[in-house]
Amino acid sequence: MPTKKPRGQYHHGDLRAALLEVAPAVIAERGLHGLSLRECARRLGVSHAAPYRHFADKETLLTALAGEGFRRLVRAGREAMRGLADPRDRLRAYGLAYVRFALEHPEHHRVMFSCEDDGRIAPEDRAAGDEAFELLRETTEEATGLSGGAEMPATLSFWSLAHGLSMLLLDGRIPAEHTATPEAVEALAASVFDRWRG
Amino acid sequence: MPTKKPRGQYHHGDLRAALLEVAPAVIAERGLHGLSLRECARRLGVSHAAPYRHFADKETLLTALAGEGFRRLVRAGREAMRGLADPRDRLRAYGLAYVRFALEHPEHHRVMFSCEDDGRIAPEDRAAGDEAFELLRETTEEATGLSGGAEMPATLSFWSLAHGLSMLLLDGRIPAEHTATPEAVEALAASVFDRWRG
DNA sequence: TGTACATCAGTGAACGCGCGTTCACTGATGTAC
DNA sequence: TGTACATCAGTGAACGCGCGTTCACTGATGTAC
Repeated sequence: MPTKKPRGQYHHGDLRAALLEVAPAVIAERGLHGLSLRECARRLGVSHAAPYRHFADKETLLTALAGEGFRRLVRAGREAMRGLADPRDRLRAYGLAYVRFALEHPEHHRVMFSCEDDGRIAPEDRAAGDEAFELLRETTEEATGLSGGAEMPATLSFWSLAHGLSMLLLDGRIPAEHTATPEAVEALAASVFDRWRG
Repeated sequence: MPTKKPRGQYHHGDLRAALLEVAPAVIAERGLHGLSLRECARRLGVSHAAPYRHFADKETLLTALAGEGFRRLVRAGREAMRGLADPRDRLRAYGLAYVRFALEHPEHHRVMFSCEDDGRIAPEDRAAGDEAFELLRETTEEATGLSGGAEMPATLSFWSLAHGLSMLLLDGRIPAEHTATPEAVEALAASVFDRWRG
């Protein structure tokens, strides 16, 4: 929950973090187009110029949001894979975590895959994206026994599967019977990944 | 090429079609957010109010654009499958056509999968989307021998694969070595689909 | 412990912009007789 | 073939809006001595 600036207090405390928290809520309500720094400021009870103390411009907030998303995705992926010995189980677990992440953080997911990569991304955010891919590549390498570049098509294939399912779910393209309950979604995801072989 | 209104002529001729032609060009340059009816009108040499003779509002233009995209996708899919006897070859050909369509018409693809389905879509455009899905479902049915609903997970799995690869390509997420030439992309797509089994 | 001063974070007015949409209008087109 | 009239497509001015961004400012905070 984004903290509003306490009344009568001049400084917010941690406006930067609050902006990163409130932005997804705005996106959820108004869509990615509908996100504006002014609206974020409004919701935090702060003047519309205040965000510029923490982000150079709107684009910078978006790339920071994407970076945050990738960090969370990696964390969720590692968490899901922990304790699994068979690399095939690990890969599958990553896939399921990927889809779950998209459903639980649709706004982050949208931003992660829509912001232009025009070199203005902060190094630590760039690194977060790279790490998410590297984790997938590594796991695919172990799961398939391929290496030295030969694992790439398999990696991209598995990624396509997880990414496509996530997108179709978020866009509401999957027939209702498979999205009615979290269990139904989970079952669909499992059966989708079962049709993949390294 | 969108026809500009001939100088000195009052009526455009077919402004509706011209708008559907010029809109993707605007999206290509300015992104989906950057599309505006005013800019389309400007490029067609027409007053900014003229588009309202043909589309109730901006949203209506977008859904019409999506419908047009689905019609083209279906046409490309059927074309690609024509003459192939083995349903597995047909399915694969549809997948390749799907990816090719996304790369050749990135703006249509973006609009097709981003416009809100809030009941305001014209029946013929709705039908176009349904037909694209039905064609995929049918082909998967034949390719897998599953039916009566049992083919759905397979259908959605294959769709996820094609859709995910398309999206990742459009978003520039695929490492450069696989996107350098059309042949490289085609090879990647083939190897991605090879990892799918019904 | 107290004070001077630099730095930082937020303010509010202002600029300029392009947009979606409406409206009363006018010029062009087509159709009935 | 000609004419009257309805309909259609495009015009241009106008309204109201929210936005991104800048700027000179002021209040709060922290640090050196």
